[in-house]
Amino acid sequence: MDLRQASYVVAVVDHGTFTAAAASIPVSQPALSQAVATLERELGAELFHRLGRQVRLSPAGEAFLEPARQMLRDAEVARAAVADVVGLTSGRLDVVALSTLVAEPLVGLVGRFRRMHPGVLVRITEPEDADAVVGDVRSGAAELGLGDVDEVPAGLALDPLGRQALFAVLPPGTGLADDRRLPVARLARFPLITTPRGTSSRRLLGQALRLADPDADPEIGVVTQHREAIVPLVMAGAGAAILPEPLARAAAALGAVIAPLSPRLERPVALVRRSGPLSPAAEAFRQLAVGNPF
Amino acid sequence: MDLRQASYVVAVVDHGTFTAAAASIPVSQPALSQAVATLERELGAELFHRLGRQVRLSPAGEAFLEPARQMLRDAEVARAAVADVVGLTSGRLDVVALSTLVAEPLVGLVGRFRRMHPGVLVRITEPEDADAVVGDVRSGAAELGLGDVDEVPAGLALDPLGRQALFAVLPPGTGLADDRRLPVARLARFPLITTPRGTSSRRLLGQALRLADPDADPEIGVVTQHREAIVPLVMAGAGAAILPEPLARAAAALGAVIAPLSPRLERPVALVRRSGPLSPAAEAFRQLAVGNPF
DNA sequence: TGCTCCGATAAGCTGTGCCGATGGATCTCC
DNA sequence: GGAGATCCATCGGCACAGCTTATCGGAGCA
Repeated sequence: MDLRQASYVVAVVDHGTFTAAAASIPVSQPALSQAVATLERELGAELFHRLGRQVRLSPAGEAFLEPARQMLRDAEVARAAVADVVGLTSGRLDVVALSTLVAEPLVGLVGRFRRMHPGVLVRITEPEDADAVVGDVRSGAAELGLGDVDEVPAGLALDPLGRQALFAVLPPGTGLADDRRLPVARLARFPLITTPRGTSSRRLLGQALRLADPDADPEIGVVTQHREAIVPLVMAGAGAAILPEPLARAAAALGAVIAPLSPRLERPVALVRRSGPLSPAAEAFRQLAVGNPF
Repeated sequence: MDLRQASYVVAVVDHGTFTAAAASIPVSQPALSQAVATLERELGAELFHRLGRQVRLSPAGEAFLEPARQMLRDAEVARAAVADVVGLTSGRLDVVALSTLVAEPLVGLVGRFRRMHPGVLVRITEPEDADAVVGDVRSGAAELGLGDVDEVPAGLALDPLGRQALFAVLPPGTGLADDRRLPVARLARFPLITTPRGTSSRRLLGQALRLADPDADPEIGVVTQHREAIVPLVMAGAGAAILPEPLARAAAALGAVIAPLSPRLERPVALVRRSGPLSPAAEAFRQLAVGNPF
């Protein structure tokens, strides 16, 4: 059985004769006759009674007709469903993003994307650890990744979106020098609040401290997986943290003292994708992202 | 698009890899890859993300999957529906029968047929006139015809089922000779009750009367299309009628006087069908009918 | 009794679906 | 880290399936 054969049968029913049906498809009349005959042989039953000059649907044909119509409708549904995904009126986009990149730049991009393509569901996931952004894209768990990488293994590709400055976030009332830049060495004298090893934030912190003084032994005051606890901890005087600028500014609005570091500390922000063609939604998102650097 | 391609996609989803899917179908892995690739080109979207060694359903593939499964289910439904008709667990059989043949032999045959094949709906229709039995079979309005013909035009075929005697049916109290056979000439002296011209009964009546005396001018007392009125009319003394033996005997049970005619009058009873293969239900009915002559 | 219309059949061709073999990439296991 | 295993894509070649044109046979119609 075959969609083609089914459509031929339906056409014969709808047009009353093989000849008219063949003309409407379009296909030659012998081709149609042969296709129907082949189907009848396969099913083991005549679908039409041949009555000299006219044909008439047989009982078997009547039984066949409705499922056949349904089959053809389903084919159209399948085609349309894919077209919707291609046309971005439907579908889903999976993005894995470092949690410190969700607020900025991800939410802005997703907002614009959703306004442009309201039918496409965007699913944002968090990576297990810093390397998982790349890993999830590689494994297909997500189609796009937003991370702080500046290179990716073979098979993946990368679109740099910009660089993000990291600020020190200090308890309210902390006095700072006039130029308002905080030497890393001074930061290291605060008890520090950070996330566990393996996270991107922790890696950046370690990198900054080593840069300032490879031999220093800074005090880690609090380690927590709960990123949303970091600012409150700082506010409560538990120690200092370093956070991406957007998060730091939000903390400043709550009363925290923030400052860019000296030397300047920043990290790349890039979109990770597999090389090769992306799904339409992912490609549209990528265009949006690279067209709107921050 | 194609049922084959759809089933390939479904197999890949269900088995996780192209290779496993190919083995399960069975088809070679390159054939499966190529078929999926062709479908993807036609739909204008990747259905699977190829991630090195593994594949993963893309958003377009997810959209495609359910309609595709439905399509395959419908194909099975269509196949099964036809198989049911072939296997006589479903379907319909259209029989056109002279009304005087419905009581005997049709109802007995249909009863047995229905007990053998309870799933098959039997539809009994009445012909417009005597010729319409053949005409309805020829036109396909019915697949089988039950009539009093003994030959059919080319394209049709005939199974003789037997011969049916015609009896005179006379009002209660009518005196008959000892041998209880009624000469047609005597019948002609009764006012006669019959159906309109063109019906089989009327034709038989005329034939009988002409046989007895070509010059006679018998009186037609009542002409009615309502066959069920004939026996009551006879009972009411409106005149005499000739009826097939089974109907006549039923009338006798009500008090009518019945008698075979002299010369003996009878008509053929035959099943009319188109030449060539019949639908399974019709063929089964035919076998039943010819195997049980009366 | 031709004439026309319709479906089946015949013959030939083209496209395509399949297979086996091979290549490239990735994952795994020692 | 290297060898093997696994998986998908590509290539070359073959066979079959479906299509087309041409023709036949039968049925309805004037």
